[in-house]
Amino acid sequence: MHLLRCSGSMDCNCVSDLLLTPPVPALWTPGFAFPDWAYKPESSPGSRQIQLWHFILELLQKEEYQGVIAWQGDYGEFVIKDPDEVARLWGIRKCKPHMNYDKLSRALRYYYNKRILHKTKGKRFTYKFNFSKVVLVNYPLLDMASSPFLLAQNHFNGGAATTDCSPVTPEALQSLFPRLPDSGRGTTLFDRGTGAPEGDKLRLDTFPFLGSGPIPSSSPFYPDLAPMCPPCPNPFPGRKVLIEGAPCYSKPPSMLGPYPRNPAFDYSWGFNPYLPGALSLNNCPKLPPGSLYPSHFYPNPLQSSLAQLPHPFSSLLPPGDTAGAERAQTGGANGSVGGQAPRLCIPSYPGSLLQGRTEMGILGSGMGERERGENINITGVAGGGIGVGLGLGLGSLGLASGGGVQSPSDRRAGMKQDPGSDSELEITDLSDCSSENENEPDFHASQEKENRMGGRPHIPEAKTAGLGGTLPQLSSLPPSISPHPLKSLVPLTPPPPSLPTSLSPSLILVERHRETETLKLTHS
DNA sequence: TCCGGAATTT
DNA sequence: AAATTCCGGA
Repeated sequence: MHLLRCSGSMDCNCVSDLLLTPPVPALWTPGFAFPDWAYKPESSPGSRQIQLWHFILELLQKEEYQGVIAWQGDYGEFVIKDPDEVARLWGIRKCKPHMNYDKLSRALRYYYNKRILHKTKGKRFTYKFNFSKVVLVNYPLLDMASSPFLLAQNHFNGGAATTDCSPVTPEALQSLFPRLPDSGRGTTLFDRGTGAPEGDKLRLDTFPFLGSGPIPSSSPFYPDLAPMCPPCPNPFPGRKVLIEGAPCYSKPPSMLGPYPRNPAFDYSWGFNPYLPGALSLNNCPKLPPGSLYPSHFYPNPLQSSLAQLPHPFSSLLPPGDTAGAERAQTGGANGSVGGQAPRLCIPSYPGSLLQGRTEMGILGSGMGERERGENINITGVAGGGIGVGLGLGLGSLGLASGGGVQSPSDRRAGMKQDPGSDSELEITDLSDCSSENENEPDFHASQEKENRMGGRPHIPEAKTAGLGGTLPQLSSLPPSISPHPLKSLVPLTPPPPSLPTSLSPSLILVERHRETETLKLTHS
């Protein structure tokens, strides 16, 4: 069991961090944590601290926080329904008891220049991620260079990123996820019948807000740097880590990925071309006993989408791997079936509990409206099977930060305390909180308070109850949120290690080129 | 409520 | 570097 500290301070051992902070090394922690690059370099003073935008995505990804923050409106647009709560959670995560929305929002504002976020003017507490670039991550690369769809374009290299921060368009997403719900637009890459999307670029080499330029050879994006997911201990012996009753839910692609998987074959999108089941309707992988995720946690629209495609991916399954495929459909996703040692990977990172690493991220910025209509652009991925690892392991913040959500209205109705007080911060176990927390005697009290109040679940299991208990009442929540177009995208089972990496789900790709890919596989 | 400068911290 | 903290201004 990892005894982790607040991501921000070595002196802080807030239990809230337990499982929230990825153990060192941060990256490629079994199944979920963000890749290293998502954290600061080891040499950096604040290495491995979660970044706010990660955190935000994390919350957005979790249904139990719908009452606090949720996708709403345009693609990438989200509303902080309960600023104080979000700030509180952020404060917990960072062991910053005095965090408040004012401060948090300041941090968010810094993202404007980085083009990670921008403010939706006129809408209170509404921001928008600049999902204008789609980044495929953790996909064992297919031969991008030979893919007509992966036209090399280096939009960002050179630092001349456009100032246009228009968010990704539904069309762009559609180009990646044909037939995904798109708020009714209904157009898809395929619908357009052009094969190659004319819209957004797909880039693997740029993460505008992380700096531009080609992926360095040392980049964690490279699969060879992605360690296999070793068996990981259950930090909560005796505690069930299962979200029963949790509806299938997921968020924008970049932030998904439910469960522990082999980093090299992380199909958090729920789209594993190697698995026939991935292409079948109603294919909701059943999880084995002990699985972290109930089968109903995985319905995947994308699967359905793909299922509708004449994609011969299933035929790509190597002989003898039908077991693997079967595994995927019978609940062997975590390896408890099919000969693999069971893996109970507790996220070393918050999101990991529920979410595995993300293979794909829709990130980036700078693509202006005018840029739509361009080819999908995936560059910087040559070099044979590069697992572009933008693994945004978003996930179970609830595990440590308290899971459940108190209704925003509740908080605003008087539960909220003096912003300057940390008493509102709740931490499972603050006994070790030092540093700033030493001066925060209210932490314990706060925790107790939370507990008395039914508090926030600290582990997913609490979510179930939370749905009817600690979670905000629907009535207290803002108007219904339109389902995120990428909602429900969830990972499937990792493909058999024997599979060639040259044929990646990257997929998404292009039906038009499936044959080419098939050929590649055959050759490989 | 939002913005962004400035100083400071991690 | 990425916040955190503080704050004056719009």
